[in-house]
Amino acid sequence: MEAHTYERSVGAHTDASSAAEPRWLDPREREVWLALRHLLWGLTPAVDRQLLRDSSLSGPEYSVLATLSEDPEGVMRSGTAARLLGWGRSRLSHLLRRMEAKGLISRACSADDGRGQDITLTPAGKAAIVEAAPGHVGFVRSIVFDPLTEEQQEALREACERITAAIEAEDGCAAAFDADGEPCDGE
Amino acid sequence: MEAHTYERSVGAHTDASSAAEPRWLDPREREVWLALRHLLWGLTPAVDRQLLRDSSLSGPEYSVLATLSEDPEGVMRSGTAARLLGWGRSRLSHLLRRMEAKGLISRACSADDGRGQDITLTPAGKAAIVEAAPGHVGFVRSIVFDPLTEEQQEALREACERITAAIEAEDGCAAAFDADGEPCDGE
DNA sequence: TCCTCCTGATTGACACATCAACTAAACTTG
DNA sequence: CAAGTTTAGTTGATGTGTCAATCAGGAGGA
Repeated sequence: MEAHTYERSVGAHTDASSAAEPRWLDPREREVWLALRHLLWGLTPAVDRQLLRDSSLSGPEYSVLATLSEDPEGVMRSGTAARLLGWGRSRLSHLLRRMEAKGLISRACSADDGRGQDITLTPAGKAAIVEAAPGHVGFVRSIVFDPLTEEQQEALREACERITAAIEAEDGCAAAFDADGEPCDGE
Repeated sequence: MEAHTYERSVGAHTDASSAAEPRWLDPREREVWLALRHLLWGLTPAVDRQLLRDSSLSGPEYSVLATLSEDPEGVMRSGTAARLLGWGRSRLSHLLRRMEAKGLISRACSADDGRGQDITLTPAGKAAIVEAAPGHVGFVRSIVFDPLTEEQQEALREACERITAAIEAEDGCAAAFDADGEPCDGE
């Protein structure tokens, strides 16, 4: 799908248009990109659906509870959780408000730093994740690990790490150039 | 992160709890899962950000325009586009309404089937994607293809296809069992 | 024809993420 | 200590996705 827009130029920008003409994707590369995009669009929703179906816990909620349950006491600073999850503070704040309303977590001002919020796993929150975890892990195993050999799993990990590193490099670079035009590395 | 919830049981459900105890993830598997999740959470937003920054076109909008531009006339039935994209009708409908308001596409009742909608790429829509495509493809190349050898790309494709197939199998199976309890294959 | 069923698409309520302000506490520096 | 800066976190507006309900056109059967 989307042959023109990845393999060939669309319409009439063959020479005159904006940025320097990039190397379009050849058919093999296009297959790789489509397979990856299919995964990107399919996996997270599938995991979220399983959680919601079997435990009435949303994907993001599960992630928060799982992160929180890493602490032996089930207590964590909001910012720490945000960093562990790799999320923005705002996103977490909105979600925590809803979760507090549902009784899954509670919030209290931190004693040592007046700005901070201590997030605490409530008994209900603990019960929810204890109930959800087996089904979730089983699902992840059946979707991600059972279909792949150990070598394929390692190859996948390697590819993910390289791509993630490239994203972070690009992000840092974009931040450095701020609102400039061209990308920073050589194409 | 989230050690307990993937590696070991959380709290006290070591024997008595709900479903049959699954095989928890060992440390190596956990690394794979974290790397994959990092990619899932990072790649799509990165692509969307690049598009929005360089072309004032959102990721979903780009996908719709790209799909539409596959047709030589730039005309397509709404349902066909939904199927090609792998999206639900509802999602596409909401997005098309916004895109029509922006003048990127236009909608008209299909002649041969009164229920159908023919989506048409407007000149503005065509111009938008022609302008956005080079930057988008260049970004995808720098993020996904440049950091990987050809062998790694193929390994990634293979893994994506297997996982995607497993998701579809699981989905079909869940639909067959409808609102029943246990998953269908072993484990 | 009328009734039912199926399908294509839309709608509204809600969950969620992002962005840009904004508040308040804590550091820094004179 | 006072003024400016940084950091933690919240809030509101907005865009977007999901689900369930709905509407409307087409297809099949009595």
